[in-house]
Amino acid sequence: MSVRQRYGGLSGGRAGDRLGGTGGGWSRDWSGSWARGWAGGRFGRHYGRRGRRLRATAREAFGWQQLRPGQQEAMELLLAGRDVLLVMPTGGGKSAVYQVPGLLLEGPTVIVSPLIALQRDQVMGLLKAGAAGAVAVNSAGSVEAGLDQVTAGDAEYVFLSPEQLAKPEVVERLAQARPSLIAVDEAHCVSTWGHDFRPEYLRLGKVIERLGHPPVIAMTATAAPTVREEIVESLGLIGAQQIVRGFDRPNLHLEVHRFTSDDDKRRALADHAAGLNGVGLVYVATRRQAEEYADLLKERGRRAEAYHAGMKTKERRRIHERFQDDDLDTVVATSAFGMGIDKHDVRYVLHAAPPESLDAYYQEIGRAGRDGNPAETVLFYRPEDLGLRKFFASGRADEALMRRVATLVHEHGGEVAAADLRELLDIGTARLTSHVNLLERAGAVEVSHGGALHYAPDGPPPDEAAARAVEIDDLRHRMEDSRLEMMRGYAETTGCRRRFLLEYFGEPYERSCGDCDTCRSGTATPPETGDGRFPMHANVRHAEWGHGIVMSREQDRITVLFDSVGYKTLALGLVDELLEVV
DNA sequence: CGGAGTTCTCGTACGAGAACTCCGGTGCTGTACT
Repeated sequence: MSVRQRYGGLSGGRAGDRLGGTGGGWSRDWSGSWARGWAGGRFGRHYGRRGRRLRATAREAFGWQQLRPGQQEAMELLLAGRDVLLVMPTGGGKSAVYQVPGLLLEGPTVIVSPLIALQRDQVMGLLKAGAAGAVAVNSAGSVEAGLDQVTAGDAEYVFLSPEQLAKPEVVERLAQARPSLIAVDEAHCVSTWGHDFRPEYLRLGKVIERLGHPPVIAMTATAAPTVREEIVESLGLIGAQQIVRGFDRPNLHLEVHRFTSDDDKRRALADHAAGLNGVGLVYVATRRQAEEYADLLKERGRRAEAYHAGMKTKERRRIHERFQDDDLDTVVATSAFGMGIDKHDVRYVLHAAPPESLDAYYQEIGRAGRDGNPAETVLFYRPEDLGLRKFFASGRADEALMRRVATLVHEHGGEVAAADLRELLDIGTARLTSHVNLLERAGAVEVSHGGALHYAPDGPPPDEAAARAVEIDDLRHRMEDSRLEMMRGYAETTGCRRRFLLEYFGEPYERSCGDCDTCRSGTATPPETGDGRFPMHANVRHAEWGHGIVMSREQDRITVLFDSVGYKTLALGLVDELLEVV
């Protein structure tokens, strides 16, 4: 008996129609409505039936006695053929949301995962649960053998990196297996890595299209509204329902200590960490700092180790394990330590320097207190430390290179292999891909399913295309700069920090928490009640910056997220002539 | 962007300060070599 027979197979709206599935009349009801968005009452009619089947499968296949509200909602949407963006804290059961519908939908589930270590953990977990076959297709094993398992129907779940999915032959093989569901794990990587570090992330939209666009779920623990929008757009999600759960973590105590001298900051952090009980993390900005702070903590008698990407894989794994097993008090790490940590009793997360955005900060402090017990987060802050982040974010697209790529493809007239271009220009894959991504967005270059490039029939001339591409890149940098400014805003606010954070993530929080350092010290001013001219989330228009949305309000200022320049904090009284509600 | 380390400059014999240079995060993959 097949897995699907055991659990009573269903077909989702889209996949079912396309593959001629036998999901029943109700799935067909959806076929015409998914693209137009939410279809109201129809869903309610079938809610109970899908819900029961999902709960039964969760119980029988995985042993989960209950589904949480966000989980079940997302699963039902997927079964109904809808795309979903799920924002849910780590440990909230995001994996279950694709695993259960994956069993019920005819055809394999493709999971895009950024790290081989994560893929390995997930596969092991699934095999242990014994619900269905699972395989990771990556350079750690035989790609061929992995794909064979999928086409033979032996693997319901197949895990791949965006880099594997950038290979046309891999995508072709997957397409033959007719996947019924695609899950993009750690979907914020689309935004944080896609533009330069791992540009294959920006090509996933095309991959999804090539795989027939079955229902797609993009999952992440933390994403501000701009990031969510970017994920939806970049992946090409259609009429996506966003399910956003639980940004507020009341058990996390929020605190910032400000310094002028680096030495003072170091000492203060080391003293502070030495006096804490339980297991915790210290985040630093550089590998060298990781080593230095780890030494400082060792001198103070802590069982501390550094962790960064410059260390050997084996050593990194060992530290990860010792941390999980309570054999260490503190891991001092760069941003390399994070994804895949599944420890519930982390009691503190300290930062020796701010990360590049509040998204990253919240993701990192969110690793504390998953057990619900009180946990402490302290940012040891010097404004100068933002400089390094600015440097990391400063890598711009090269306009001269952009022009050369555009011109070469244009002059060639036909299809150009990416490999030929790389050789001709003497640049690496990542650099070429990131520039091609921009030229594609500028409407100049198109990429075929086979991976070759050709000039868009109605594309602008190469010079104009390059200029347009650079402008797109500049806009993104303006947005990134403004997000860094929001990080500064959090560190320097005299208002309630929890309120600042939650409003950044688009959650109205019309009070002060009473628990963060500013609330306790009394500097947190009571929430603005104001004259109501610029209500929360109101659409506004600025004389120079154009359209924006009100993201937060304090007594004498508001923060607006502008389409053209990102976040700007404006002093009330000074903006009256420039800003109007639209 | 800012910190750390090195070299240069001034103006007077060693030392202070200016000027210059370099460095800094995240992971996949495929290939060469042990």
